[in-house]
Amino acid sequence: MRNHAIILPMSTDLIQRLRAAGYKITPPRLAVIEVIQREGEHLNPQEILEQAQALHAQTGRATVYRTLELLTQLGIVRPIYVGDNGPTYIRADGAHHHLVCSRCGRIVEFDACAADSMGCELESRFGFHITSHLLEFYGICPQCQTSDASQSQ
Amino acid sequence: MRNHAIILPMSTDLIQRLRAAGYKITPPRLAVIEVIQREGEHLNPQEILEQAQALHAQTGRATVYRTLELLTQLGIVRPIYVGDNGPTYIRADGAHHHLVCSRCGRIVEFDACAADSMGCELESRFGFHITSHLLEFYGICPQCQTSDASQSQ
DNA sequence: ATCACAAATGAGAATAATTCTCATTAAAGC
DNA sequence: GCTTTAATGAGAATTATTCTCATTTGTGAT
Ligand SMILES: [Mn+2]
Ligand SMILES: [Mn+2]
Ligand SMILES: [Zn+2]
Ligand SMILES: [Zn+2]
Repeated sequence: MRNHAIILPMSTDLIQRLRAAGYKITPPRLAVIEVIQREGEHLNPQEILEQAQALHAQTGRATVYRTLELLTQLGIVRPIYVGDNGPTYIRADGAHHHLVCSRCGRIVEFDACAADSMGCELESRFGFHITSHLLEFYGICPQCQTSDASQSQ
Repeated sequence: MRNHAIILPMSTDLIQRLRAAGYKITPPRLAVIEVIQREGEHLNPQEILEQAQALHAQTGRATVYRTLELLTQLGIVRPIYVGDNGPTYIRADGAHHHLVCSRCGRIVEFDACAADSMGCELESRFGFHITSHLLEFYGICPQCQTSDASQSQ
């Protein structure tokens, strides 16, 4: 049983953060981190499991859930919910912005965000150290506005 | 079988919206709407079922899920996720703002929000008709900053 | 390099959450 | 009141998540 060396230029600083917090650096954890670093967007636990297994075949489902919980606690990832499809995970650095149509579920992503400046004010007001945010606007998309407005879907 | 008249001063305009969209006004729907109107915050499907049954005893679980889906489509309610506790539902008018601690999960609610003004710009930029938003900041709360920062929980 | 030990893991069982099925009921329009 | 058809409730079925526990494996100390 020599093997299982994932040959990854893995983001060293995340490893440091894990180690600093007293957690062991294990192949499944490296795999999950790598998957989320790489893809970064909207992967659910099942998809993360599958992609992690591509890197470390023995990875188990429970471990993926445990790792996601851990990484969430450490503020490295964050669950994000689009539609009613259960949680997906994204990197918890930076910001994430959605325009969500209540009627059809279409999602538009956008970048610029006034919330960035709000962060500072909130830090002093509430004493939080803010590391990321999520801003979602809900409404009706252009396509749904033209189609008969009283009929859902 | 005469009965089951829920004696509610139920918000007439929501009834209109349901009817206008071609849906029937039924006791379970009235009950669910009433529950969410009344409480407004952070109720999960189970809690909504229980409170709805207090208004209309026969209300079934599946109907609650179906009604929440419908009301979400109509933009009347919206799922909101705090921590890993699964969805809860709030009214989808107005805005909702959270400060969330990545470490302990504490949530601080706040009001003032620069996002309100962003809405207008986004409406013209993307053609969305925006009805509500959710803005969540993630970070570390004051309590967790003082306690040993490297240890989770 | 070997060792000791607690932390971490994986398999599968157990549980919880959500959706589906289908026979029955009851709103809405006439 | 009658008809039509959407909506409902009970429970089964399915999915998602968590738990259990025997085994493995990082890690820090020899
Ligand atoms: Mn996105
Ligand atoms: Mn809230
Ligand atoms: Zn739409
Ligand atoms: Zn905290």
